[in-house]
Parts: sequence; structure tokens; C-alpha cells
Amino acid sequence: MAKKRPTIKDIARIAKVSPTTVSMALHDHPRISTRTRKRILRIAKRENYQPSLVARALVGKGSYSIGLIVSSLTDPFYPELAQAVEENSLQLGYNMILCSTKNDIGVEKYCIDSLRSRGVDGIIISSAQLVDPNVESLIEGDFPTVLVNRRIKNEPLAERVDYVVVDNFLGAHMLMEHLFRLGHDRIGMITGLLNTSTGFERAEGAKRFLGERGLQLDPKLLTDGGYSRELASVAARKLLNLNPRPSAIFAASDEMALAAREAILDLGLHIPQDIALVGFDGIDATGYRRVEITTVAQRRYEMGSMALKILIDRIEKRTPPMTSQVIMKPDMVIRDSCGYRLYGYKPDRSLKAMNPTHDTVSR
Amino acid sequence: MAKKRPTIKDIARIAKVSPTTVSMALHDHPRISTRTRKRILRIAKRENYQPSLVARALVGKGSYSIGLIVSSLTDPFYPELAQAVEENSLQLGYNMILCSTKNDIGVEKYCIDSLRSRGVDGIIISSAQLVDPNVESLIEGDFPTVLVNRRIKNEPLAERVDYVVVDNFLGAHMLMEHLFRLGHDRIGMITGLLNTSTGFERAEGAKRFLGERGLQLDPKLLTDGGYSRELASVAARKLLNLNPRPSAIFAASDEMALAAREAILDLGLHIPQDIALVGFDGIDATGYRRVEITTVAQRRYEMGSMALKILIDRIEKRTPPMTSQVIMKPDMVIRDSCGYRLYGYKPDRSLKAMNPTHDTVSR
DNA sequence: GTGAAAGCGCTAACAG
DNA sequence: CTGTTAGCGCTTTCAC
Repeated sequence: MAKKRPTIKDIARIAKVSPTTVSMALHDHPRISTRTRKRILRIAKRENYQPSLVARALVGKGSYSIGLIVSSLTDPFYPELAQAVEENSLQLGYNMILCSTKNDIGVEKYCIDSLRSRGVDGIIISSAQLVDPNVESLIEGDFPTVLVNRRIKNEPLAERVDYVVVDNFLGAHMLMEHLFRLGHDRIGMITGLLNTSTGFERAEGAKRFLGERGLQLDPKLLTDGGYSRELASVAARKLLNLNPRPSAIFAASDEMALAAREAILDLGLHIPQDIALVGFDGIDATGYRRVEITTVAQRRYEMGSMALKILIDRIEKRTPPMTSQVIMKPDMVIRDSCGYRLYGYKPDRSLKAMNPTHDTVSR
Repeated sequence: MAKKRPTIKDIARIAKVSPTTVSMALHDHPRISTRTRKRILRIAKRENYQPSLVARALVGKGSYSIGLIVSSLTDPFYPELAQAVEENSLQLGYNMILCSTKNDIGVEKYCIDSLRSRGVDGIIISSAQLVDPNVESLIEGDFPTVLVNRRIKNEPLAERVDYVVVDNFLGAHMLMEHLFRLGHDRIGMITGLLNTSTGFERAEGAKRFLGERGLQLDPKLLTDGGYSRELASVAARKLLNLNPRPSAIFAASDEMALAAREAILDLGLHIPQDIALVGFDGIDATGYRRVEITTVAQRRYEMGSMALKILIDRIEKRTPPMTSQVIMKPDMVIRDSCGYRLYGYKPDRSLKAMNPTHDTVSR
């Protein structure tokens, strides 16, 4: 039954001073003489005193805690992001409360409410939907919020919120161009959640690429993977049963690409000889030998660190409504799943250069 | 600047009752007439009132939050565990504060201190070391604590703490027996952290297996992988350069097995023809086609759920010092990395049966 | 049935 | 330099 820990009063009593003095000593307040401060610090340490952060939070200075909302740690995209947020939080004296929504907007609301009741100083959300009432009311209430990975669409709110995302249009474009230059015209697509910016933008990016070349996307080649392993698996099978079969599959996430890979291999088909495959995200597994899936990588740890930094700045420096929106450039990583190393690009397919790393827009 | 949310006083004022009444109405206290309760509830909802959990925590009823301490989410063993703890916590009205220690006992101390200052009602620790002063003082202070994955050794404290772990001795034994029956005598071992129960017990289990058969473990065949990808990689290379080369490698975790796999493949060797490989944990990647590593699987989600359940019971039912220690049986999953499907067991190597699922010891 | 008052642990005026 | 007082938002006796 948890022996209770000493309070500031206990220390005060032992040190024969007032709680105020103890409080100030603990905060290095100049008013307190060095001698008594030292004495108090010594006693506090001896008694194993730890100030109650809940009392501190109540009195109103902030709770030194933040919330992180993800879809699910089970999705390999998130752990590294969460790790980054956690490590950096701790570093700065904050704790991180983690919530997962499983992409359910109702759960998301519940999480946000809990977090706010808990008095967190800010929230990082990586599970936002394109139109997300929960996020909207956070912004409207001027509550310190940073979106990461997925952003919202609704103007004018979308302009007022900080975010760190990857350039999904560009990523999709790079991947499609890669496939196109390898000679693929009939590309099956397994989409992510289309009500999220990542899902929507990746699909849109792919379509635009085709559009620019006057190609149409056969609706049959568009299947819904919903960022789930299971859905992606059935989507892949659907694509593979098409006649004629697509010569390549573009999965909007590596998790789904991995599922597609199993489906392909199950049919006894070879990658890339029989069919090419690309993913999106750059999770570790795509790089394992004999897996070797071409993808577009996101620097997830960095994204988490940046999001946290932005949030803490917002909280501590009370920076004015100066929005910082970061759009990172994804890194193309070409592996064996499309046949580039085997065949190279077709000479008759033109190229367009892609470039730098990431850019920040502040205004 | 975060518009501030209504307090119980605001609601009281609007409803023209006292804060007491509001509080009781919110808690369905029988004293309050149904009519006024309804009215208050309605107003509370309209004003979007959410009780401050920090105030509630301060007043002493418990904070409805718990802490989860892991080594790092970056290690694929943990995300699922964390997800389980989080989901089930939320379900029960708790929030989860996540901390990662990177296996540093100092960081662990810092995490525990923060958590306690935050008034968490209990802590689940998956990163304990065999002798872990931080865990010890938690137990001594009778603070609700559940160990998961790794347990402590020090008697008598080790007897008094709740835990959920897998039978690492058995797991190692199963794996060794599998290799042995396939004809392997010269088995290289990449160990985990030997100052943790998992690392120690897996190594020990392997040694015992050998010992029972009158075989010695050549010290050269013992290398330290420290549960890190990088260390495991150099350990694997060391083993592979041995002359004669071991005919099999036993990695104490799947992460390390994956690293070993890369090293093996880098040398142009074939698995299992040139060398067999086994891991431990049952992470997803081991099951991908063309990866197919034989391993011993832990039900990580279930372990997380159980640990949480035990913790909450301890917190809410204030169950007396009735320790519940769960040792789960690992599940052997035979894949292609040892050649069983290719060659089968050698007839001259005897078998011993293994069995059920998990058992609970309560006393 | 309802309200007033005290207090959880801490901080921040305001006095001395 | 140090102590007294009040109050953060809520719950809980104890009166009415």
C-alpha cells in the first residue's frame, strides 16, 4: 500500500523553515541564502523528497507533460516516431503520455479529452484525418498542437497549424517515375486510408503523374489497402487476378507492400521478373536481404524530434501564432523489387530531376 | 494561449448550485435529486466541462494513470507490448505514460522518479535488470509494480513481485534441441544482455542443454550481441570467421538473428545449407517469405494485457501481497533456417517432449 | 436534499 | 533573508 512520500511540509518541518523557503530553495530562488539552500537541499535529498508534479501542475505553471497520439504502435511507421518524441521530451524535462486511436475519430476525441483533463501542455498528433473535427477544435482553442505525418485540409484552419510531414506527392511521383522509366504502364495501386493526407496525397500524386503523361488510371487498378495488412493482402490478390495482370504494384505503405509481396510470392510469381513492387516509408524490413523492396524513405526519428521541438517552443517561448510547417523531401531508395539493377531504365522514357532535402515555411 | 476550460465552479455558478452539488452529481451520488443531477449534467455537457484529473489526483484518490517502462520502442519486441498496455489502460479509464531507458539504469531511475512525482498509480517495467536497485526500492516501498519480459533475481524481493515472463530456459532448450537433432554440434551463440533475465536465462538454457549431453560449449562460440543490431552484427562475423566455422548460430533475439542473417548472406553463405540460424521472440519479420527464420515466439500482446490486468487489480482491488507470477510457454515455430524441411531430424538423435501453454503461480 | 469549509502539495504575492 | 496567506480544482466531512 505504497508508503507515502514526504511532502514539502515534511521537509520544512525537518529543516525548521517554512514550506515557502523550501520551495524557493528548490527553485534556486536568489532570495534564499546559500547556506540554508544547501541545508535544505541536503535534507530533501536525504529524505528522498520529490516534489509532486501534480500539485505543481495544479497551481498552474504547466504540467511538463505532453501527449502523443498515434494510430497504433503496431504499425511499423510509428515506433521510431514515438521513440523520438519520448527521448526528446525526457531530455527537456517532459513526460509523454501515449494514446493510440486505431484511426477511429471517436477514440481520438476520447484521447484528446483525457489528455486535456490531465493538463498536458501540448499535443502531437500523427493520426489526423483530412477533415478532423478534433484537431480543428484544438486549433480553434489555440491549444499547442503539432501535426506530424498527417495533416488536415480544411481552410483556413489548415494554415494555422504547425506540422511536419513528408512530401507525399513528390514521393509518389518519384516512385511512379521510377516504374514508368522501367517500362511499366499498367501499374496496380494499393492505396492507404484516403481520408488521411498521406493516403490521399500518395494516390493523387500517382494519378497526377499518369495524367501528365496523358495516361489514364484504369479504375480496376485502384484497390483499397487502408494501411492494413489484411486489406492490403486481399487488394493485392485482386490485382494479381486481373487479366491482363498489372506489371507493377505501387503500395502506399511498406507494410502493405510487404503484404503484397507475400501474395505475389504465394502465387509463385517472381519479383521483379514477373511483377515489380514499390512501397512507401522506408521501414527496416524493406531493406532486409532477399526482401529488398524499392521505396521512398521518411526520416521518422527526425520528424518526431522536429515535431517535439516545435511543440516545446510553442509552449515555452509562447511563440506567437507563427506557424512552422515543415515538408520534408523523401529519399528514394532503389532496391531489387523493380528490376532497375537487372535491366536499367528504358532509353525511350524521359527523366525529370528530383532534388534536395526538406524545406521550412514560416510565416 | 489556450483558452481555459470551465471549472467545477463555473458549472456550479451557471447551475446556481454549489460546487459540492456539481461534484456529487457528476459522481452519481444518491444524495442528489435526479432532477438536479440531470440539469447539471446537461449544463456540464453544454459548457464542455471536463473535470481536471490533476485536481482529482491531488485530492488523493489516485491519478488513473500508469507508467510503462521499456528499453526502446526501436526494438521490435516492445511496440506490441506497449500497444497492449495502452489499449487496455484506456479501456479501463487509465492513461499510460511511456518511458524508455535504453537499458541505462540511471535513466531508469530518472523515469521512475518522474513517474512517481506524477502520481502514477502503478508502473509496469519491461526493462528490469537482474539486480536492479530501482525495482528493488519500488517493491520495498510496496508500490504497485509489475515486471514483464524481464524479471529480477535478488531474493527475497524477487519472490514478492508480480511478473509476466516467458520461460526462457525452455525456449532456449527447445531451440537447442531442434538444432541438435538436426545434427548440429558446433553451435555459435550470440547472447543478449547477460545482466538481464532474458539474456542470462537464454544463454544458461542453451548451456544446460549442452551440459546434459556431456557437451562443452567452446568459449569461442560464445559472443556478445547485447540485444543490439550492431553488436550482433560483429558477433556474427566473429563466429563466421572461426575455423572450423560453427554449423549453426543461436541468436538470443530475432533482431540479432536478423543481423546475423545479413552477415551470413554477405559472405555468400546459404541458410540453412551452409549454416543454420535460430532466433528468439517471434517478431513479424522472421516470418516473411525468403527470411523464414526458425524461432520461439512470445505472445507479446497477451503479455502486455496480463501485466496490465495484474497491475490494475493490484491498484484497485488493493489485493493483498498475493503475488501472481506468470511464466508463459514459448511457441516453437519451425521455418526454413535450419533445414528441418529439407533434411528432417537425424534418426540417431533422441527426443524429449515439450508441452502446454502457460501456468500461473499464486501464493 | 443541499451548502460551507477544510485540505490535497505546491507556488506566489505580500508582509515583516 | 524568511514566514503568512491565499488559492489552483476538486472531494469530502459535517452542518443545515
